[in-house]
Amino acid sequence: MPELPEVETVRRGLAAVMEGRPIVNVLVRRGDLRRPLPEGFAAALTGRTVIAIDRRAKYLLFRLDDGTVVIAHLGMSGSMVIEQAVDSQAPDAFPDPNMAGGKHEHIVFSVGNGTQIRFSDPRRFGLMDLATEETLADHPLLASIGPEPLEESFDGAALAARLTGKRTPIKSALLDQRIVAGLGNIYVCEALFAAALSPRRSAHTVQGGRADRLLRSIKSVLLAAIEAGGSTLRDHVAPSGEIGYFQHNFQVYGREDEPCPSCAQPIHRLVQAGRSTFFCSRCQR
DNA sequence: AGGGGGACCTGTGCGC
DNA sequence: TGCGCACAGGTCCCCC
Repeated sequence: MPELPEVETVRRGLAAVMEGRPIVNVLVRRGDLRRPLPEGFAAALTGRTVIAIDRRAKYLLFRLDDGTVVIAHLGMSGSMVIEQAVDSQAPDAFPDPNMAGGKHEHIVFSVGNGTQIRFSDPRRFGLMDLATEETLADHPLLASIGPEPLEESFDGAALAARLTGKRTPIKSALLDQRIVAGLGNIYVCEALFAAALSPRRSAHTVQGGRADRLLRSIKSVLLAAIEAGGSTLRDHVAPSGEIGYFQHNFQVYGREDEPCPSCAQPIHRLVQAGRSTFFCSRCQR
């Protein structure tokens, strides 16, 4: 589900209810996510206050008042559900697992004002881990991630430099988090369409004006998606329960055989590195 | 060394 | 209605 715009939407929703508040309880229903929750996860969080919630690539970073940092990834199907506790006297009260929607809510955080934040992840490709402010930058999950695409300093020249010598298709290069952070299958397809670049083009040929164009397309697609509250496919919702609506603005993603919004030729689908790519073979070169 | 393929999981939708 | 298959927003490990 979540690419950079969705994770950013989740971050904003969580920040509004968690920042400045103590975590009074952490209930782990299932700790066997993509990797097992670290030893002592719940104990490390309980009683700590959330100072800030940040985002790096598709990771959420919960900064706690003792220097602990919780690293969380939503995987393909993860989401955060915010709800007022049914009974504020029993902050670890958990909804009946047999109730609809509760089955995949693996971790429940209760914060000081009686609000529950529940991590739901049907496929369990998500993960959570612990670091400290000192070790965060060197954490294996974060150490080799490339620049944030929305950083002011990330310009066409910086993108071009990171694509130099790459023989892989530009589609695959943009999915590689070491080259640029936060992009996923949807927004890569959309950005390549906006830049009129073929997903099959060898990455090293994206230099100069092409790199400038691609860089501008990446930024504008991401910013528009964040503005729209992300994209809601299937059941993904922002923590507030509101759905994002950027999916209505997809130009090519998921639109195989539909007319290209620019030239009306049918949109093609192909598979690259095991992932579907949607593009217009006439507009994108 | 870098890149592609499979693995990790569960749910859903479609064709037969 | 039921079954089996294809496919899904991500990442990691292994092998060439």
